[in-house]
Amino acid sequence: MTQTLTEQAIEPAVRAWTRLLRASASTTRLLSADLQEAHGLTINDFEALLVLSHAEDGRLKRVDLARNLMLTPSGITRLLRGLEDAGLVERAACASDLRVTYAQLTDAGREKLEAASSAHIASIRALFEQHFTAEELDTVAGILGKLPGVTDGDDSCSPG
Amino acid sequence: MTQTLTEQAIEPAVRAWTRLLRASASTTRLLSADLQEAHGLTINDFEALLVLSHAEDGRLKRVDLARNLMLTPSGITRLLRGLEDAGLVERAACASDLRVTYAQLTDAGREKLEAASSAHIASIRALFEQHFTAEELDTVAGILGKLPGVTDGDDSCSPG
DNA sequence: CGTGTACTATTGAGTACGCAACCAACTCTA
DNA sequence: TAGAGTTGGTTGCGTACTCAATAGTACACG
Repeated sequence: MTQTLTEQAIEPAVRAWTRLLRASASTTRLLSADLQEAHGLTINDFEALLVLSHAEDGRLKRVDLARNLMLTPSGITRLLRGLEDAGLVERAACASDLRVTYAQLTDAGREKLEAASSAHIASIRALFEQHFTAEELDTVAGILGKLPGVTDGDDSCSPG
Repeated sequence: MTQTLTEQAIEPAVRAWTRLLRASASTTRLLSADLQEAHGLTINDFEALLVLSHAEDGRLKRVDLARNLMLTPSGITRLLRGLEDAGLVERAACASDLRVTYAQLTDAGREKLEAASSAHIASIRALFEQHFTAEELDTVAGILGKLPGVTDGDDSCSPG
């Protein structure tokens, strides 16, 4: 007589999925306003600068940056246009393959990242460490890292 | 001489945050295409129907639905417009407060949800159970649930 | 060499969202 | 009962993204 859906217990996988969605939306909202206001950067602007700063010579093929940030190539073109206009990233050609263009972090970009980092990372820590223990942070990072593509560009900087 | 940022170890909180972002983007991308193609629903369309189906009498104040889905009121207006046009949700007035409008799941909406659920939930399970153990699912759901707003509408269906 | 296939990057069109501004209705105070 | 403040909901506008189509380049293989 009852609808199966409304009465049945929630699948663990579905619960995890909806919480992942909500958690991402919630934290993104909380963190983006400050970053935007203080430095005029979106979350993805910052992430792009951060990824580039970790890459060798501060540059990456646009297609690799796309995979890293989970954006499509067209999204990257438009994201980088803003950063290029702001002088934070510049284009660099690839001698061995004329198709590829590198996204190259400029000195200004590195400075911008340094400037924005301290406050932004402090916000991230404040939010996450307020709700999670250090162990929980590692646990959730470890688990989520198993998802396809999530650890793509983890040049993990961990000491030997 | 080196930039602190590029050389320092990654903060656990930052790592967890970026992985949360990537995980959300990755899974959303993987799950949305099928749902869109098979039933013409976006992820949030589906989530809205699902949340309403769990609510008492299949209806919720729009503002509560907004909080539940982590959308702003304006986002809800537009999301529901599509569902109303499709006949899956209808408006219902509130006798005791003329400001509020309920979002009321229709029979068609319930049927649509039933129809879309089996395939969509199977996709979710396939994706998550392929990468995670049951314990990991519970762990990650439990941890993420501590974030503000994430468990808002968990009418958790658990037997007493 | 020329031709077909795959890949990089950009563009045009469309979509989903947030923010700010707004109106209407409720509540509280007096 | 009037006025002030709060809450629910919608709209205009801007933005960040996706998808589909396109052009240029690379690299087979005949």
